[in-house]
Amino acid sequence: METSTVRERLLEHAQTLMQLRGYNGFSYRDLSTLVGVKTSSIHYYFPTKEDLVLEAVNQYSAQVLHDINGIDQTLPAAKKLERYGKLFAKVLGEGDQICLCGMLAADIQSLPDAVRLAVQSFYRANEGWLARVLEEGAAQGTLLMPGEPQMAARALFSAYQGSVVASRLFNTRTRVTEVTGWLKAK
Amino acid sequence: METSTVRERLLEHAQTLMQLRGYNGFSYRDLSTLVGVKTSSIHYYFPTKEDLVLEAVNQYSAQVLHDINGIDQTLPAAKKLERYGKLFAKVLGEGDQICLCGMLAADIQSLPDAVRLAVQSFYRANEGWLARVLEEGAAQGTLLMPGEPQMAARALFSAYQGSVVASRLFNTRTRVTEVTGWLKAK
DNA sequence: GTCTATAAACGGATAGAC
DNA sequence: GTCTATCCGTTTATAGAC
Repeated sequence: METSTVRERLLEHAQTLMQLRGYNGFSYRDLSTLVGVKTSSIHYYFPTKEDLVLEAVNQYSAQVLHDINGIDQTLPAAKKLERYGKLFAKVLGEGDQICLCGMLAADIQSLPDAVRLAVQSFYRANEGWLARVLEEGAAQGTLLMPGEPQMAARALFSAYQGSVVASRLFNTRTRVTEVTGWLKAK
Repeated sequence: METSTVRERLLEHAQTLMQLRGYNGFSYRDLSTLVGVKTSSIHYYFPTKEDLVLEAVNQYSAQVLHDINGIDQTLPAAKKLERYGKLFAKVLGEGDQICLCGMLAADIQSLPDAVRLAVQSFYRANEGWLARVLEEGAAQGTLLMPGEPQMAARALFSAYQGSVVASRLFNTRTRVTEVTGWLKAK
């Protein structure tokens, strides 16, 4: 049963293509083949490629942040971090995708400022969430958190982003979950 | 005084272009303009773009690993890690470049297997070096190292790679050095 | 909304003169 | 070694029919 609109499928496949190959690594033709409409029809919905990437990143960001905020707030901090790590591992898909915002951050010099702002916003939201969990975990004595929470959260988020890239590079799924394990206080 | 050969300048600029925009984000034409030779001359040295990226990554890897192995072995572990962090921060250049191997890891789905192997080799060398330093630092009580040294080293290297991407995204240089500070035992 | 047709620039790559 | 000239497919994008 195919209920989604052409517009929705375009956004979905554009997102996946960028997670696989980056902004400069896919074309309207690729998208055209996947969705089954001509490239001129894509321009009807998204006049330029920059329009397309901007909508894709905003939708992706909203979805992921919704999932993160869906993590049960009453859980102990270590458990919350575990759930977060599992969400992060899920972006790998069949093992060949990385986080869209991590990819666009790598491609940032090819992208308009509106995309930079959207990606920055995604980074800050994740770092803020992680900072609160780390602080809680430090208070509970279950998570290591040397230094300020915000600083540790930035380093930790960088580690998660780097770990999905490395996981794909080595064809393994373990590197993401290793990051979570790393923080558990001994 | 211009002593370097055309071949050397091609490799140098190709490296920088990829650190800025990635494998799919630059062309022989860009390189042609920068070096001042026609694109057909580039093909004389590097028949295909894949030949070019492979030589560039091998040269980059050798240079960086040489710098890392140049860190004084008699230094205390915490000091070694500090030096390593400074080397990593240097790849930012004018603030707009990331590690070539981090970029190619993001672009890995567009690249031939020989490049994947070269990038994997770079990752393993860095992780091995970091593992030894972390183990030494844990023994000296100056560095935090929960879990196995190799696991912690993989997570740490991911954090460094992610931190240069984030540093460029936010137009700051601090995020790389924060990673080093994070590990210092309190 | 989706198509055909086409534009105009760019992509990597090659042949052959000098 | 470097150039001119060129091939040919690709890329983003537009005009206009249906």
